Amino acid sequence: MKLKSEERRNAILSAATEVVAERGVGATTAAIAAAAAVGEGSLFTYFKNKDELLNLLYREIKLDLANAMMSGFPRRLSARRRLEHVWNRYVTWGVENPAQNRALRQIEMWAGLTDESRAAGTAPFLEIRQMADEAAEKRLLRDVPRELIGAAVAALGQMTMELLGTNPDKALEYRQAGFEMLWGAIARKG
Amino acid sequence: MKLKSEERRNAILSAATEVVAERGVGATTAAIAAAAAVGEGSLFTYFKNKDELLNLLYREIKLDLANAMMSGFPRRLSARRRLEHVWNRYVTWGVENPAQNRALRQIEMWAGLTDESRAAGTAPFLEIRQMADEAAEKRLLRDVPRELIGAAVAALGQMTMELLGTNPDKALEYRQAGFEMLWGAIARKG
Amino acid sequence: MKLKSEERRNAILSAATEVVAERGVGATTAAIAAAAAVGEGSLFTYFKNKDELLNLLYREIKLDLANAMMSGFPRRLSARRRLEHVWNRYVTWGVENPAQNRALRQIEMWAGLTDESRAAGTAPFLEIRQMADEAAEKRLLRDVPRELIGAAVAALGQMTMELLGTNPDKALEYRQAGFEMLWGAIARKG
Amino acid sequence: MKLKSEERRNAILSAATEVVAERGVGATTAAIAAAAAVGEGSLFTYFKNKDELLNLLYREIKLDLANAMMSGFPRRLSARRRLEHVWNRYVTWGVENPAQNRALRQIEMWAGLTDESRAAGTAPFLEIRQMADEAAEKRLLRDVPRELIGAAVAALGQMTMELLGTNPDKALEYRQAGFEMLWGAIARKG
DNA sequence: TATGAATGAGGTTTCATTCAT
DNA sequence: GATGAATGAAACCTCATTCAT
Repeated sequence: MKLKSEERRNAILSAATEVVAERGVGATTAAIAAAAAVGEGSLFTYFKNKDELLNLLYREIKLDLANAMMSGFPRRLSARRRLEHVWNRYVTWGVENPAQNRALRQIEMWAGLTDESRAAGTAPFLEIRQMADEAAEKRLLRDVPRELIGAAVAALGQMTMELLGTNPDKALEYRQAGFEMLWGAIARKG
Repeated sequence: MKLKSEERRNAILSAATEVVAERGVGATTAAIAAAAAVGEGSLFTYFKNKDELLNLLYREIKLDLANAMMSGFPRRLSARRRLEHVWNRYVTWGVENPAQNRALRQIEMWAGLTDESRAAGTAPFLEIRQMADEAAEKRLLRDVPRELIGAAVAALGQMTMELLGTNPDKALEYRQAGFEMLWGAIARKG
Repeated sequence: MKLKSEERRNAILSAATEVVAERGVGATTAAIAAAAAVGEGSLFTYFKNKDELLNLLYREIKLDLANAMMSGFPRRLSARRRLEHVWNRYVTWGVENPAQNRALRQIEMWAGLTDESRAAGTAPFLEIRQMADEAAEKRLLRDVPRELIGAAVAALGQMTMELLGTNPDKALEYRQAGFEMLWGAIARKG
Repeated sequence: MKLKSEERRNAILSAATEVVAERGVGATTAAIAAAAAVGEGSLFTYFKNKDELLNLLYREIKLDLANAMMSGFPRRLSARRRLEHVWNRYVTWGVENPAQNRALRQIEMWAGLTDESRAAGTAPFLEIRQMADEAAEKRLLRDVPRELIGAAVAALGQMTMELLGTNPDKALEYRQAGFEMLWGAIARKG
């Protein structure tokens, strides 16, 4: 009674991450199976088809990212410090997991990503969104639609990650500079 | 005769813009040809192959965007006003040309985009980059790598475009708010 | 050397007839394409998929058979003579078109044959069925459900075809003997 | 232990009967194993491969059918009564074992059925054939090749079974009518 | 030059069979 | 022996590209 091994499933997801990061969602299932050191057919014992594989990979990565961002979340500190914590975690995650980060962006643009997956991918970020809501209520943030806050974190975060990727020696400095920009962008002036 | 051909070629590029915007770079050449109301084979008399078509489409759109951003550029105004001009043009272009904007982002993530195309796509933005350099020298901007400025414009611009796309009635208001965020992000403080 | 498409389509249907007759509905599309001397992909420019090919092949053969059976139909002769005509045509068709006959029986047992196809395949035999109805009204036939008449023709016909296939020299004799059996089976006694 | 195995083997054959009756010889071994409530691999400990399974299933069903037809065979009655006995048994078997009947017809048309299996499947019907030979010698039957007799029983039997399947309330009546047709078909006139 | 039918390489997926447990 | 996960050959089908018209 050999159980479907969790390891094998993870190997496929992991391989898919690498291959999709590099070649986009057009990456072949054969390439993914090969990268996972698994038979071509095995991919389909773990995932109904390629679409499901990519949808599940998306959720998996999003969950991983949310966990990374919320780990050690300082609930008692100021809004700015809490945002900074999240920012640092986000940027660090992106630099340490470049393949996941790139794969995520590829899948996000993919036409086959279902609405359910998108919703499921957003759910784990609820607490972060609540933090933004709270800060907005305290009039710490500019008077702009809430989505803009998350979008700004994502946009400037990506930007910063790319910069860090090519200048690893200045990591901390740039990460901090990125946060200053973010704060400048979203915080109420004066 | 020459003109007729030019029209055909443009029809294909235009159709490719729409189809790629919607379905990504995986869009079939047959779908592009159909959208252009052109025979499937004709696509290959104007473009050597699909890769070339997408690479050229990328350059074309980038050029169009650069023209849109630089049109009416106020060389004599302050750095802030010039950036604001560019910002407004950028955001407006994105809202008015959603297909081009989405196609551009799809192709940017595509593994087949050549380095030459990337370089060619960056060239028309030279003047804008010079403006940033100049502003940086005047110590108007934060002391961060120059790429960050362009990246911040792109990132916050996309964010703003999306917002405008769903709230067309508040276009001017949000566009302005977006610029305040951008300025807050990149301008040297107090 | 682009052949007329109708020719090519017929070549595929014809090849499918041979290959399905020999190997059943499990025959591969590659084998059919090869037998038609056509590229593997070409099969799918003429038929959406294998299911459609088989369904259309079924209708085609049924139509051909109906035409063969009705050709020269003697509307003015007695019911017995008319049935004999149909019988002779049927048996002769089966002997002269063994591949079509076997393919037909294979497809008839196939789970993918749609109800629409079955209905469409029955339609061309309307006139024959009417002949049976008419004969039944005249009390020439046994007092049994009408379907039995058609089924008996089919069943004894197949039986006779097989016999003729292996004894071509006694063709006429056996064909006549088969009809006597059929008439003995369905005609009212006394 | 030996018994347990025998049960398993029978479960697989029984499941194969059902599944092949419904989906044809293309039915997957996985489906058969599932229907037998047996592991997918177990199928191959009882049968070398799918071909062998189907060949053995064919023989098994043929044997079962022969037994059914010969059980209670009245050796002392007239040829007509003996044939009637066989006919009744045949039709009843078909109605009571629709899956076996359908599976048999599917496998009979299958290209993988070996000549040995066909021969083995015919053997148990020897006594029935002898009965026909005997009747023919007594000039009770039409002067036609012997195979036709068996074929007529099979063909008209199938026809009758189908009719009975949809009109179970008129079972006896139709079964008798079917026999009259059969007798009319094969008996010498006058 | 414009076309779209023809093509086969290559993609996704299925499935009979093996084999480690 | 029983199991079902693992496998890859092979099936079906798509699609970029060619080429005869």
